[in-house]
Amino acid sequence: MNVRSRTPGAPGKSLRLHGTIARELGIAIVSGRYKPGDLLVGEIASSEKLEVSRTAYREAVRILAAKGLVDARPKVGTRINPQTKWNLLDPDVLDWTFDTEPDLNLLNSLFELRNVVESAAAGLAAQRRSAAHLKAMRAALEGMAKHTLATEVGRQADLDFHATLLDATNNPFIISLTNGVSAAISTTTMFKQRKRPLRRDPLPDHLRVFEAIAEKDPGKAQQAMTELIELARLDTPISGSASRRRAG
Amino acid sequence: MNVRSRTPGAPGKSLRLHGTIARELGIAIVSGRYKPGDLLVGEIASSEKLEVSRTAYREAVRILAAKGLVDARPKVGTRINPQTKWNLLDPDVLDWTFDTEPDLNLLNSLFELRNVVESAAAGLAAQRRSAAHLKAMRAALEGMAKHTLATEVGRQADLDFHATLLDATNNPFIISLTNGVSAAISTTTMFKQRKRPLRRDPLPDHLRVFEAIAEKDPGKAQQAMTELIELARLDTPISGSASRRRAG
DNA sequence: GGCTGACATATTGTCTGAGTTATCCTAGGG
DNA sequence: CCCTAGGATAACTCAGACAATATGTCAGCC
Repeated sequence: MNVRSRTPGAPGKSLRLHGTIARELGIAIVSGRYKPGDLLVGEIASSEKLEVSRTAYREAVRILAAKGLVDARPKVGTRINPQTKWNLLDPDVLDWTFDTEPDLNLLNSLFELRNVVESAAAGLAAQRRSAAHLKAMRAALEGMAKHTLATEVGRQADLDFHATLLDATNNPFIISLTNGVSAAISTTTMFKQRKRPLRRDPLPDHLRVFEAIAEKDPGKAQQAMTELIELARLDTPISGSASRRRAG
Repeated sequence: MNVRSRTPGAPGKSLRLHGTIARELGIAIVSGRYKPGDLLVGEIASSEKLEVSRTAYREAVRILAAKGLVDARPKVGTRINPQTKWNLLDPDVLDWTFDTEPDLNLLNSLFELRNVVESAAAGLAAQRRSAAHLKAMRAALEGMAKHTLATEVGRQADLDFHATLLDATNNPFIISLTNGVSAAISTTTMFKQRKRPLRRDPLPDHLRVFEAIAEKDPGKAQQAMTELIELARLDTPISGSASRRRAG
């Protein structure tokens, strides 16, 4: 059970040991293997089991605590927090959440939030965008058209389009919020690409959004973005009428 | 410069040493004393300056990194990230941001986001709320009426109302998002109470939202929430037509 | 002259083992 | 029955050493 031998889940960014452990534990928590209210076994035992030093293990726990997943206190131990305390929109937590086959309801909830935020963002962007924003968005769209979402550069252009749109809102909170979400979306985009090569061309949806923003028509921009996201949602393999969880 | 002698900023929750340091550094970052791109001085020097062990200092940096404020890498050092990478909606970051006199534009941006999210949430809640939700919201409103926002219990009732409303959306992301925001709101609520005793009675606004949700009228609920938030925004002392920052 | 690869170097990362402190629980006193 | 004092247990903090990792430099080669 040497953690060092495992393949790091998120490629590209070379995680250090504490990051790897945080990821492992984080996935265990968000996937439900550890349940809210449960106590993790003590530092000494855990670090020995993972064959790492207490230092590395502690820093991993510190990361999880910073993201609201756990709460560590002397004498009582490290407890898994209720889900309401988790920073679900933290990019890492989001990544961990959708690392495994994502929960159906959760995916729909994410699209729902994305619709709320990005549609409003499109409206604001239509009012506040600069010429530079417009130029950047146009370039992104050309990149999408040229490379398609089947390629890495194409997907990057898609992300650029959304990032620029959010930047145009000039609202730091909206920007902060959605750059995590878009990462998760790109994950699920790759996920849906895996099944079938995606017949529908996503470009027209984006173009409609772009044009509305160019015309400074907030209502139209918002409407176009809502349609874009709804279509994206329908493109995910498992978009069927998921049975909603009933509240307690 | 012994950090232990300082009064911890957030009362109630007993922070440990690393938490205290993280808070100090975090405030220094979000307030702009350290600027994006800057390098923090090395661990050894910093820990000595603060008269704490390297362990404690490192765990503090780990927390900041987990919230996206900094990025630490061997040989290069610990660098302040650009604001776009900060998890601005993290409860702690939000707390640190509004610890000092908050920036005007930022406060308006927060209200803007709150309007986007909570209005949509009200609409969703109108469709999905259970009888239990309705009951809890009614109780919260009674608490507000009885104790007013001048008292701690009254403010707690206000928070309960919003929390229950969000819970009724049944969307974990929306719930997660706004429990951080509500903390910031309560801060600014206290802030605005400080200046003048708040002449306007906030209860009617809340009642309109409640009734729309009770009637399962999404459009009306959304509209009522928009009005509630706009009125709250106007109640803050510094709500004047803040000059918007122009995008680069 | 510009490119390639090895190496020195600075900084964070990891390890170990000890001592400290906060919190819960139990027992004793009021 | 409530309140207070002590003990046990977990995380917390400390100190000092060594390892890993990027970065930049400099020699050698084309």
